[in-house]
Amino acid sequence: MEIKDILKQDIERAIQGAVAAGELPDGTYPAVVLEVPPQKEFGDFSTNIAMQSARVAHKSPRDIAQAILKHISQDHITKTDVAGAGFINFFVKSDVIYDTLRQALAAGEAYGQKAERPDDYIQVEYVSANPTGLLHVGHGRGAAYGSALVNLLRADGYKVDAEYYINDAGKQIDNMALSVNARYMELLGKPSEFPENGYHGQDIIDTAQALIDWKGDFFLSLPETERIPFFKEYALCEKLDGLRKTLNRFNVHFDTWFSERSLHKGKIQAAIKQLQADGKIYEKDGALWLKSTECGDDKDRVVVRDNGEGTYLAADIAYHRDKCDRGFKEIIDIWGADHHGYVARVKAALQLLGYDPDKMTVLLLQMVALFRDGELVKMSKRTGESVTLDELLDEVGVDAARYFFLMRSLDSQLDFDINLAASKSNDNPVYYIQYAHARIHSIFNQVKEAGVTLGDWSQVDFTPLTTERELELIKKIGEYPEEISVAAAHRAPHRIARYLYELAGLFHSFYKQGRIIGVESNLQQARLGLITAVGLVLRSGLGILGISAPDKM
RNA sequence: GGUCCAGUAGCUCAGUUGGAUAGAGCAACGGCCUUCUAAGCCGUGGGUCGGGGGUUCGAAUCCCUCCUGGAUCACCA
Repeated sequence: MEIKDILKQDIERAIQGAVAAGELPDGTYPAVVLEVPPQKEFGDFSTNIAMQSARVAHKSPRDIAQAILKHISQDHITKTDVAGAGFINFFVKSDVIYDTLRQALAAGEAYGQKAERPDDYIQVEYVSANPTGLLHVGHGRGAAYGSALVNLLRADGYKVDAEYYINDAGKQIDNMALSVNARYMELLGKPSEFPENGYHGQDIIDTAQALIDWKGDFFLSLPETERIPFFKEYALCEKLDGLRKTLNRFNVHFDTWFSERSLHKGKIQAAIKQLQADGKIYEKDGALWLKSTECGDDKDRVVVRDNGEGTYLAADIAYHRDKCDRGFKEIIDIWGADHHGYVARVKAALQLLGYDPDKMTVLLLQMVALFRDGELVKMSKRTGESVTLDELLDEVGVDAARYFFLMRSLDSQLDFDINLAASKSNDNPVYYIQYAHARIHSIFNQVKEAGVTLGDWSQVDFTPLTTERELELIKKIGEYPEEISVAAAHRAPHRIARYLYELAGLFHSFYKQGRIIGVESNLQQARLGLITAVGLVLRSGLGILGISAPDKM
């Protein structure tokens, strides 16, 4: 059991004791919340329970605090006091603190990870970029964030399914096929007309060239009605393969690749039929409209065009209906902020289908602005002139790229400074964390060479750890399990990035303060245990962020 | 005009269901390498939390309003 939970229990019992003794009135008291105070003079932990209880107890916070303290168990604390408006501060016995270190070492790599709760089954869908081109920097943020969120939720005990929705049906794929065809003709010196909404990127030319390298001008002998569908399938496979490679390289993995085409085998029709049967769809100007205004959307939306084709929304309705039927407790969609207007209509559709729209959470990532040499790098989807994720990874590396995407809250627009991310200097925060890990590993190399035998951590005496830095480090390690829970609850991987940065900072400071190897043997063992725990938390946290923990730098 | 996000130190940003004297990095300035990695450590300065009201023991955080920046308002995907 962690210190905080032990203390919480003690406080809850003290409240009960005070009530039993008639010193506090009976009632429903708020939950006890313990915090690490802003300053060490305020103790190891503090609670505002006395202030929170003022309304229930009809007493002043300070009186309540005194009543609680009169009944508090002395087993785990050395000192308490009441401060300010009614904060209760606790100074914990040091052996309780050492216990957390022992627990971390006993848990090893599993430290902070919660046991899986199969009922907390969440689906996270992210990236889902059209397979018509290359991933660019904007997708990078979604990929980094989504994958880190999946790792984080899993660490906190959720069962998670990561999904990629492949838009492999519809007009954009047709346009890609036409674009490839036009480039193919062009490269062979044949007259061609580039489609109006075609893809201008270099990668389409590369695809056409690959076809020529493979079979020369053979495809000219096919009629367009055969050639273009073939190009479509060929390009689709190639693009998907490329997406997978890039994502793999970026430490982004999916459990399910969901094809939009699978919806066109009746699922879209079924969804529309259900809505029609329930009177949620009506006809106007030759098209079918969804009554999304009934559920908070700004206007009704077309689901089937006057030419009989379904809209993108029609497929998305069927897709989300399918998700809802797959038994997830919660569905998380991660979209770019430019899609925010789309949220209301999808949620409305779910509600009209009879599902609880609150089952679905849409997380909107604000835009990424890329800077190189202090200047904004413009991105244009139309011309295909943009920095691709692969180019970014070539330039700054996977670890730095992931860290830069993850260090900010998803609500903040992200200025991505390529020069800073690429710099192997102390300006770059990702190295600060990795460096701590490398230093720890290096120490253990020396330990091995020196032939020092490491004790069984459960038997090691940690009481020689008494300096302020050492105790701070232990406490920080003790916060890790809760940090995971809080970060998961807030869907905020950047909190882990921040936590690791702080942990690394405490470690570097400790490292400089005194030696680890070569001190008196009990102290040496204790310090080796401490840095072992720091190392495993760094590894665990970097793992959640999908960043490597190097042994040397 | 509607909707979403943001506005906190010179710059980039954290800030837990509302808590104690609002934090970090960078930049600036001053120190530290004969011992485990200087990609590091130690120290100094720097604030009207966009403005104004309100809620309460207590507000950067919640409510109202105004200002500024970004995004978005298709029978496109």
